[in-house]
Amino acid sequence: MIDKHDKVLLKDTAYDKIKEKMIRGDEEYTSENTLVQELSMSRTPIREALNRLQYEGFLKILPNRGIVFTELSVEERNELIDMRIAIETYSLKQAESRIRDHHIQELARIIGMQEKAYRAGDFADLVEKDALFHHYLLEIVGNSQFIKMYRHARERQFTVRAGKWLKNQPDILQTFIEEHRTILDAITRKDIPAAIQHLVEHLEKGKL
Amino acid sequence: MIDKHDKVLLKDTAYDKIKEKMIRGDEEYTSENTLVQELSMSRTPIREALNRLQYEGFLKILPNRGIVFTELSVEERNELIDMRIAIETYSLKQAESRIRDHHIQELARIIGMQEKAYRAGDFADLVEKDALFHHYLLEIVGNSQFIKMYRHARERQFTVRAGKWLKNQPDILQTFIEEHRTILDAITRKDIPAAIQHLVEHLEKGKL
DNA sequence: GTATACCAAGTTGTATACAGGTCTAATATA
DNA sequence: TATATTAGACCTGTATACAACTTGGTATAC
Repeated sequence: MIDKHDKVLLKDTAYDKIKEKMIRGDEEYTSENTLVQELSMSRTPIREALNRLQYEGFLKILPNRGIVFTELSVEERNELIDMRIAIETYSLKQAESRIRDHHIQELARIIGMQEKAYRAGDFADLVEKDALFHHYLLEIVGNSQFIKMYRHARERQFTVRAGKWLKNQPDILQTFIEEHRTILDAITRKDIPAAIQHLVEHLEKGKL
Repeated sequence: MIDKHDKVLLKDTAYDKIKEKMIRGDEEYTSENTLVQELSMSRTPIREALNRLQYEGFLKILPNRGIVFTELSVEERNELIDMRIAIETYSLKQAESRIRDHHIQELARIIGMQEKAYRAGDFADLVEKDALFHHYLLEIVGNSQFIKMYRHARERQFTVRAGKWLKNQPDILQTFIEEHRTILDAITRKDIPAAIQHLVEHLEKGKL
């Protein structure tokens, strides 16, 4: 029920396509005309997508010179992780008085899906279910600002060179599952401070 | 050193002008063509500004129907305050080991400027210096993601109906100054947990 | 050989043209 | 009179035209 008209706008498809291009990471520069040919649409929706991506920090528009995709620096990566720590721990603290059994059951179910994906060796699915765990932690309170920021941080964190980083240490994925279980255990014991502490340690591991 | 060319783009002036229009709050709806006449520029830069403002949550573009400025709801307002609590308290916690005397002196100086603005009855200046205090607290660590988010939350919080709200209870501004001093006192005593507690209580007062 | 001037290609910034959806109100029709 | 229809004004989505700026190479002057 976002809007009665679900007509897909070209600027949104352009946004997705350009982002995909960035994730593939073949190129470092591009231009509007290049994208016009690649996406088979006019400059207008492409410009609108580029503007949005610039504000979100994914690229820089150099006036009269071109477009450069901005690499995720170590500093930005660590800052985004601190952002996640700030909002995820605070949301969990706020959630303390609202946690009910069905929340715990849902979190357990998500961890179960993670394990299933791990056993199946489905890398992409595992990453997605990992995100789901953190997302659901935020859903307990449901602060939409937190959720929006989380989505952004996560996307930026994983859009660029995420694949490489994770694939270099595949075992870390199993560790993540164990850590989620540790967090959930603390929540189940109603020991929120411990859960927060585990959550911080868990997220800190993503830093470089 | 943002960019060697500081040529102001029309889309940026459009962005500022439209925001000013929102702050004045005379109208609730508008259209691209209306803005074309009011701002004396073509639709292109106006559309780019509108797109940005939409992503930032200031307005909604209804396809083929028009543009509606989105009022700041009580829920969104409270969510933004929780966002500020999350990042400001976490940043202060991180700052604990880095706080030096010159930081404390600078914070005292800012409070001094607040008092001066209060005595002078300069409303706008007082609001600006209030923002400066919180901004500087974030600057100690300097997480640019935090700062960007703080700016957004603050702007959204104060863009719509801020004037009304504050002017209805003018004494609260003096209270704010006292609370800043309380926070700074705790920091000076190196009692960061207390400072955080005071900060939370201070920000919570903004909720409705 | 070196430095300068200039030109051509490519880029984004800006303006405008056209297409198609939405709403309103006048009008035709029962 | 009530209802359906239709025409027109207005809106944004999309495409394109034009202007101004950057850059790199080439020709020219010295």
